[in-house]
Amino acid sequence: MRVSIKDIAEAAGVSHSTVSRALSDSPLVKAETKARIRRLAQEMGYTPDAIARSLVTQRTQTIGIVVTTITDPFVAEVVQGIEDMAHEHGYSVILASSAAEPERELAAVEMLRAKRVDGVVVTSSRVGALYLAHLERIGVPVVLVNNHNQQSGRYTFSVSVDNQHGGHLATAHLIRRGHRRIAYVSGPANHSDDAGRLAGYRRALEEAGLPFEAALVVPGNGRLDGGERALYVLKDLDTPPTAVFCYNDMTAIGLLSAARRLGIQVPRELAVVGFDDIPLAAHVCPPLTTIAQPQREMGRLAMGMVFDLMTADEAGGGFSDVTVEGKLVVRETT
Amino acid sequence: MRVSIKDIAEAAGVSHSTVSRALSDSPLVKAETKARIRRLAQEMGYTPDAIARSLVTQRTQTIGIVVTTITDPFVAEVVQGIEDMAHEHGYSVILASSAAEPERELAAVEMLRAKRVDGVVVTSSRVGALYLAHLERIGVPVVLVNNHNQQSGRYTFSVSVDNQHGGHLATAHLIRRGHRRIAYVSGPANHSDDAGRLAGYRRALEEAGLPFEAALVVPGNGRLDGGERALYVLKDLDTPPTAVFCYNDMTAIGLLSAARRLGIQVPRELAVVGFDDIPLAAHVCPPLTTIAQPQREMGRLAMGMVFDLMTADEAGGGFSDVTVEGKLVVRETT
DNA sequence: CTATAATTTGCACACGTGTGCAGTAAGGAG
DNA sequence: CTCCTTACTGCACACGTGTGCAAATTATAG
Repeated sequence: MRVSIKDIAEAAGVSHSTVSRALSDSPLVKAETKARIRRLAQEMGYTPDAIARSLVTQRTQTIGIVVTTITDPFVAEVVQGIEDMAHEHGYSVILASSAAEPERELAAVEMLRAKRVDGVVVTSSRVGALYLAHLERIGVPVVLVNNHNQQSGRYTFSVSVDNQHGGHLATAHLIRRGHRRIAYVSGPANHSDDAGRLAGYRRALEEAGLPFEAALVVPGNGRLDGGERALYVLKDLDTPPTAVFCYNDMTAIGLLSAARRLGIQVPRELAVVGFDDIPLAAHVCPPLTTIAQPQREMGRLAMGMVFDLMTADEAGGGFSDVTVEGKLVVRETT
Repeated sequence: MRVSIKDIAEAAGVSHSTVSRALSDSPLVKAETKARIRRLAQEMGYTPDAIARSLVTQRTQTIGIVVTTITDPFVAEVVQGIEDMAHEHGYSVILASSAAEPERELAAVEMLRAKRVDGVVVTSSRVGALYLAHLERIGVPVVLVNNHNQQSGRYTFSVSVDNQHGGHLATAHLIRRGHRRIAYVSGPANHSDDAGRLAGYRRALEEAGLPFEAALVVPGNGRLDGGERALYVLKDLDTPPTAVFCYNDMTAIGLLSAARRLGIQVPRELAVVGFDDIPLAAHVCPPLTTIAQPQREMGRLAMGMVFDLMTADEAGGGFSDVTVEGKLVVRETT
């Protein structure tokens, strides 16, 4: 059976409040009494009850993270960054997958509210977009990662890559490589990142005096299969593109597989650029040119922002969304 | 400010115990009183306080998961399986990364104990091996995934792939393909999976009358860089192998990259087999032949076992470790 | 030795929810 | 109408920890 402060109090012949103070090193307790209680606690195998403590202190030392799925390599890197910094601050993390399903999305947010988490990080764009009001009802700092922050709340901010700049970098690189028919394979529907990347792609075309063709923008879903299907659409165009910029690395990797299956040589017949720079991007064939996001760092930035918001005063001043820039990493698909 | 049962009691003109009973649909409360209280709770935006409830019920509806790192694609799939089933049962999950560092390993286990989780799943082999006594002190069901279960506790079981069988499958496949000099690139030091896979590799060699050569067993670390380095060692042997079985897919993918860099043609000059069948295994170049583990299913099996153990009676009888078999998935690296 | 000040410890309450048991109210039978 | 039984609601306690304030103890000064 679990040992509680009461048990130690009985063994030590003092009150539970003296034990509580002794264990938290309060100056109100005599040093020798403290030492005696500490030794007893150790001998008796006492572990503080975080649940009871949370009820008293109104703090859970817990961060809630909402992801669409942890199996997305980009998300896993961001979550590892969050968890690393949470651990450094003595916090634990609750992971909730929203699976892009309304029932689970709402359940995830409501669960974090019920569990009284002290802060929330959201990497799921759907949750960031559709449940912002629910998130804010939790009443704790919320930081969105790669979500468009509608900024309706006092404690809601975001850490995002500059999607437009990244989209522009990717497309400009392809243009510099001599490409004139450049496709874009998009991400999940209504994904705020996607709109930015598309905008950057279009701006680079405009700047180069190249026409924007709607037929060259093909829907994907951010996953391997979406990239594969996109290539089948692109290759059947009257004038297929000679280059393609993909919404993310998973899309690009799926497209590379389809290219290999179709006997399309990359980059000679089709140049490919991804976005993210997940660890495997360097290990696909050919190694993928991509716009690298600092994934771990974005996780840490988001977690750091939550901690800063927790300790900020009532006014909550001095905070704003953080944008990080992607970097072009040229490998062998271009 | 958060609405509590007290607030609803005041608004409804009843005691807090009546509100508590009404919200939990107790038959002790008159139907019309229940309806009135329910409506008020809805209007007032009440969310039950899971912390207070846990203190009373001595249940947290929370599962703790200990992983080495969530960025391992295999682990991410298993965790997604766990979280999917946890959600189906109304449970949340706390994710703790042990990062193969003693300080974090102990901190992870102690944190789960303090948070009073109702069950624990461990995918980190080091934690399963080195901290089993600590895990059992939490006093809740513990299920190890791909850990050797020393079976010292009443509520500690495991869900594992049959490593020996898988190692045997992989090596036998290479032998059937005509290979006679087959290398093995191992996993992280003292990893229980590794020993099984090596044993299976050796048994297949013996059955084929092939000698075991220690020089053909090269240390890896389960990561991309370990696979890359391993190939540099293997290629410099007096008689390099014509095939290699890798501890896991990440090792194999790293090795494939090094092969490409060295101009070694796969599978013509070197056949490669991995283990796991992570989603990207089909998308590397060439697509990887591997021993597939049912990752999501293993996560669900582990989570299901925790729930079964929670509801089992005192005797805890009728449980045993679960072993699943890997399946050979032949792609283009062999 | 006594009085006052400082130090140490304990009492009681609280956090929010759940529940055993007692008390009150309502309904039914004689 | 009265008495007994059933239904409904509330009181008090509890879960484990933290803390304000009061009480007890110890130390110091005159």
